[in-house]
Formats: sequence, structure tokens, C-alpha cells
Amino acid sequence: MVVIHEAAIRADKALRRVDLARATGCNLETIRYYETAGILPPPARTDAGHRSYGAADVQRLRFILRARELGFSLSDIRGLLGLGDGALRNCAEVKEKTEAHLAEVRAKIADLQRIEAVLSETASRCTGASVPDCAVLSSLRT
Amino acid sequence: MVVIHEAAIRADKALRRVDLARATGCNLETIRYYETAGILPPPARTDAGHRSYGAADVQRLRFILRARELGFSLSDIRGLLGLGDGALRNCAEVKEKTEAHLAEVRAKIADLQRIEAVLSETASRCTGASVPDCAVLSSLRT
DNA sequence: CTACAGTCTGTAGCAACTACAGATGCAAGG
DNA sequence: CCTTGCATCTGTAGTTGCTACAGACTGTAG
Repeated sequence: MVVIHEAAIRADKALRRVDLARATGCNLETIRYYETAGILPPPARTDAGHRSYGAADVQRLRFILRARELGFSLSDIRGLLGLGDGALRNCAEVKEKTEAHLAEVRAKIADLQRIEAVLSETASRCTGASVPDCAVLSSLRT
Repeated sequence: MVVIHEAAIRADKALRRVDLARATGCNLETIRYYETAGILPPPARTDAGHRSYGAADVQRLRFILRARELGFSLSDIRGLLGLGDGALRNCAEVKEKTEAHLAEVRAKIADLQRIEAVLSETASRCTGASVPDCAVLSSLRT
């Protein structure tokens, strides 16, 4: 008897964990991690206890991954998704979070640019000479 | 009578852990961590087993902290300090490490600038309107 | 029937710290 | 001499955001 996977017949076909991973480019284990981290909801289970995802989960995970790419922390994302106790009321909260994050990103860029200046100046002074005269080391020794 | 700590009388006065921390601005526990991480050498001990540091340790820790500020990893720093098995032979190794690190820093700046562009564009489009129309959320929703 | 791919749970590891618990030590003031 | 108040010691657990096992099980194709 050829039993086609029951879930595959439905319109909103159920996805296995590996399918969700492939659909989003997410690491397999990360999906489980996001569940325990409370950022992906616990999905339905098959009789054997296997996780079963739907289209909504794909959307949600894509959202999460995109926000991670932009450097939002998981707890930021929890906020953006309106999880937790206080549900998201209006866009103002989101805007606030975004702008705070933007400020952090800009600060980090400024930091890295300072670092870049020091490193490139130092590297260019480096002659390949012996250690006692090394430009890199002496600039660190300050 | 004001009794000055015996150690403080010596020319190469011994420093307690807290003194080293204060002299360098390093967190107290981080000093111990750097020791277990093999980046600070195990110091001399008093009879009671307390760690006793000298001026050389201050120099070394300053070096480490400065390199950390510049974003070098502890394992990079181990290399810069010439610890481990193969001692540092010449400046070329240091230059190589520095330039590799510089390339990483530049890549990170470029990443963050892309992120900055997306975030600032998104935040500026945000009207404070209700969630369904939120610019931030819809740009995450791709 | 047998492979092979996939799933499950729990746990440990990574970097680079930070912080606590519980037991001593040590110098100064009274 | 005793108390007070730091400071120290060790070991271990927590942090963030994953990633990767181990060992047992399931589900499907040939």
C-alpha cells in the first residue's frame, strides 16, 4: 500500500524541519534553538512527535533571519514580533527600537573606522624588520 | 603609625590583583580569566596563595587590552605576544596578522554600512502609523 | 528487507567574558 | 585582642547566538 504522506496532500502542506531549513536557508539546529528561545512558536507534531510546520512559519522565520542580518538581537526581534506579555501596540515602539539600533550601528561603524585608521597606518609603517623595531608591536605597547 | 603594605616599599612593588585591575582598567575577574586562557602568565604567589604581580604584568596587560580594543582575538594576541610553541621570529608574521585583521575590519565596516543604509531608509519612512502599515515591519517582511 | 535520510531529546562546545558562592586572609581602628 | 571591611582564593554557572554531537527512533524508496 502506497501511503502518501498525509500532510503532503493538504493545501497548506506540512513541512518537516529540514524543509523549513531549506526554504529559509536557516541551519537545521537553529530552528530548534529559536523554538526554545521562544522566537518560533512550538509547532504541531505528527503522531511520532515530529515537528510539522506551515507557510506561516516560513514567513516568520524569514522575518527573523532578515532582522538578524540587520543586527537585531533575538530580544529585539521578540519585541518586533510582538511576543511576550505586552503585545505590540503601535508602530512607535518599532520605530523607537529601529532608531536605537541604528544609533548602535552608527557607533559601531565609527569605532571600526577608528580601528581601521590605526591598523592601516600601523601596517603601512611595518617594514618587515626584526621584532624590536616592529611598528605594530610598538604601537600596541603605547 | 601608618604601616605601608610591605610589598609597596620594594622597588618593584608587588601588586595585588585589584591593583593590577585598577592600573589597567581591566575587570578583576578578567585577569584571572586571561591567566587560565594562557595569555597572562601565572604570577608569583604570596605565602597565603595570593597572586602577586609586577610592572611587567601591567605592561603586558595594557598591551592585551589595547589589542582587544583593536578587535584582535585572544588567539591573535597569543600570536602577537609570541606565546605558545613557535616563538615569534620576525615582524613579517605580525604584519600578516595585522593585515588580515585589517581586511576583516574593512569587511565589517562595509557590512554595517549596508545595514545602516537599510535601517535609516526604513526608519525615515516610518510614519508612526498603525502596525499593518509599519514601514519597518514591512521591510523586514520582504 | 535493507539502506538511508530524517527526526527526537539532551547535552556540550565556541568566544570572551562576568558574576556568584563559600571559605579564608589581612590590615586598621577601637 | 577583636571586630570590621575589604580583598583574596577556587570552582562553577550564566551570558548570546548559535552549532554539533550522541544514541535512539521513524519513515520511505528501491
